[in-house]
Amino acid sequence: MARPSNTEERRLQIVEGLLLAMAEHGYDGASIPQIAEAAGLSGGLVHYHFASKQEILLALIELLSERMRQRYARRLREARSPRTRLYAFLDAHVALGSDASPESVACWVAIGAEALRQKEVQSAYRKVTRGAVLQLRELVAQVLEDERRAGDHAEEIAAALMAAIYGCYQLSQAAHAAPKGFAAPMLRRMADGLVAAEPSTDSR
Amino acid sequence: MARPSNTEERRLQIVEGLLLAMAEHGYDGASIPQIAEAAGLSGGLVHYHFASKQEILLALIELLSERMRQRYARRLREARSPRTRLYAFLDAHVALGSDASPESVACWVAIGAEALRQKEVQSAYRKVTRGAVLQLRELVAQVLEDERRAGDHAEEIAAALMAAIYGCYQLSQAAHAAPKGFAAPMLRRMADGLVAAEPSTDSR
Amino acid sequence: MARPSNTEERRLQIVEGLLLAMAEHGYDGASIPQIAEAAGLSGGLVHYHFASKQEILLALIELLSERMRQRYARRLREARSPRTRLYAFLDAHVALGSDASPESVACWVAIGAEALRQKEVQSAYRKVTRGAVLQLRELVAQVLEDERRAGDHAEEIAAALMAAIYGCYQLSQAAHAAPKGFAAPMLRRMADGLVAAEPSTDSR
Amino acid sequence: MARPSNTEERRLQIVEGLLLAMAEHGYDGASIPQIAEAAGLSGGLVHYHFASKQEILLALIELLSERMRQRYARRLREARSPRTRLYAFLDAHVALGSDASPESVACWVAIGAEALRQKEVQSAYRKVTRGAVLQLRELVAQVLEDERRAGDHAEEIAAALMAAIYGCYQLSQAAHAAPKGFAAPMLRRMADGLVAAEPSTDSR
DNA sequence: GATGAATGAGGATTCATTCAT
DNA sequence: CATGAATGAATCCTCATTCAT
Repeated sequence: MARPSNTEERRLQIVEGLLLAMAEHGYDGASIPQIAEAAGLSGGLVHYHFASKQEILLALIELLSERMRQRYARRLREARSPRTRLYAFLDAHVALGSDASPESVACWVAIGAEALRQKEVQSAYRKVTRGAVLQLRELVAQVLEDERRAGDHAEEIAAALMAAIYGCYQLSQAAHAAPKGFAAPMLRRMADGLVAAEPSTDSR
Repeated sequence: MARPSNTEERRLQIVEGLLLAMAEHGYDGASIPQIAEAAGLSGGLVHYHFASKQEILLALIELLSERMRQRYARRLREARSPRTRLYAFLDAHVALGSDASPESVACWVAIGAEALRQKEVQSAYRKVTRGAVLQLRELVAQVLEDERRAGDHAEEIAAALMAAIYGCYQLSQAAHAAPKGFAAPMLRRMADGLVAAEPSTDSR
Repeated sequence: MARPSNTEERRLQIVEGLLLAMAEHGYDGASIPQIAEAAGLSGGLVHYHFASKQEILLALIELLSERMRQRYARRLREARSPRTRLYAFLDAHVALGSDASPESVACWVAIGAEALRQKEVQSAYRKVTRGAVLQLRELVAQVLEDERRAGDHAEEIAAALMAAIYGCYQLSQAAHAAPKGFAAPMLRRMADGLVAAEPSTDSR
Repeated sequence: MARPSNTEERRLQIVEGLLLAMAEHGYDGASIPQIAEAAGLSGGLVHYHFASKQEILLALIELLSERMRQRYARRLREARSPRTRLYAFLDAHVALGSDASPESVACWVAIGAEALRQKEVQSAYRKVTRGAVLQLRELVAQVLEDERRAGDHAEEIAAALMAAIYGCYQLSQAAHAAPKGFAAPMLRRMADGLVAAEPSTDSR
């Protein structure tokens, strides 16, 4: 008898509306009417499905994080060694290829700035970032183990690579100062270099 | 007879007001009254010295850039080799020591996000970033030359290091996901690793 | 075959939902969703049974008035003299005992304020109030007659007592400035005093 | 050098704007633009001088309370006995004469309803009401003493008279159910009756 | 130079009401 | 009957900017 719910569908529409509006105008600049228009919905409906603008942002962080997971999973399938798995992670995060999304990158930059002011956003941003660093650490640790190197610095190496990834976002989207296609190869080299700097555990 | 102008002094006060307000509330969140209060001035005066809020932001970018230059210059005096000069640059940018300024770092993150939306801001942000990359490239080139290595990738290496620097800002200020004190040593290692990956030009 | 109508039941549920929501948040503050929730129904159903929010309010006025009538009737059964009947009326209106309802009193205060702005509400509020004053006048007249006193002021005395009743609502619910349990005894004394002030009609 | 402040003047204008708008449309119905228009000011200016709508309401409560004090003071000058002083208080509160203000009375009714929902308003309303009851108690006590009657019930009598006053507001403004000019004489009779009911302390 | 009042547009959000299912 | 989505107007409030003093 009751009308079937389409909330999930609408929520996704709205979150993607924010994604588009935010990539162009930033978080504050993305007004509810703009988000609604980008989503193809009326303004009032936005607040029917979300209690506040911040809630949409939090949902967007979830969405971007989930999509990143998928990009990584897709590349992971073809990786056969610890090192190629690490490469898969780096490549997924600077996303060249058909699944690249400059809008998402721009959003992520804006979200980072928003994390400075809204503690709920900071908390979500931190959670995603830490999760990625943890994954990276494991990947780095396996490479180190595979090459019989000391694993003491896996954490710092992971953080450094994560920083480099986020920095590539800044350079490409905010500064437009990135040489074309430099990100993925440079990240691999950085990883290689940081790994190579760890001492071997081979006795003799 | 005429009252001596104090415009420069006032402008600096206002720009520093924005620095403080923006570090706490972001650019949009930093209202003119807040800026004025942080500067110890009345609201109306702000627009006497600056035509618009954006102009204050552009002046702030100048200020931060100038202060960065000074931090670098200070460290450069004690550097005796190409590599230590490179280290000086990296250290200056992740600014440990008495001249560290978390507010400035937070601002720089916010400015990066603002660069996404306002083209004048993007232009200024890009100019500063490119300038830094150019400096870095020169420093890297000298290290490569000093070690008799191929210089073809100096540009990319410089961009990668710049990205890592900006990424450290994100990790420390926005994500609070940076291991304590990891930035400076890791940046040095990255630089070392990237340099070491370049082939030697020694003939045989 | 036709489903038996449950309209009356639903209407009552909704009106009581308004009663609860309004006691807590006032008329404007009581939103349709809140009313529906307090009634245990879905929001859309409210407008199926009532054309507008105002209509619910008018029905609530009816309901409160009807319940007051019942409270009075219950007390009237045990009253054996003109004076005790008058007391029964007063007691019923400041409702001590098991049938007391602070929510209803709070609502009545809110309804009084709403009567200032919506003429339909004013009309209903006035009708109930005048009905009560008329009843009171009759009760007062009978006491006066019973005591062989002039009945010229019965109307004013009734109005004065009605005012005192409404004022007790204000003091107890809005101002929280009523000494505990003062209302009923004081109302009786007021009635006694006003009656005693009327001149005797005993000839000599 | 600085521009002289006219804040006090503007605040009064705005508060009187609320007084007018509220008398006609109630508190919720009195929108900021309406208040501004009634005050002859632009909408934005309202929030320059008051942080919120509630703050205007609290200022209005102050204003009405102060004006009531003045009305009472004016009448007190000509009162020569305890009883006439009590009458002066009652008369001032149902304000016949040139200083009568139906708008203020309507506002007071609306404020009472608002006290149900906003605790700051309740607090202010209660403070004013309790202050008035205290004054009344003192006046009643002096009449009782003057007539050598027991003073034990002064508090309750005061509360009862206060209730009657507030009830008169309801009857006249909200219910339009008050006989013309009944309030002042009836209040006096009530007071007389309540006083007369107190036992004499004359020994014999 | 400096102050603080003034403006008007635009922000997020709430809401009564309507309507498709 | 009942649900819950949808609409669009209205609300309070904030803000960059302008201006009179």
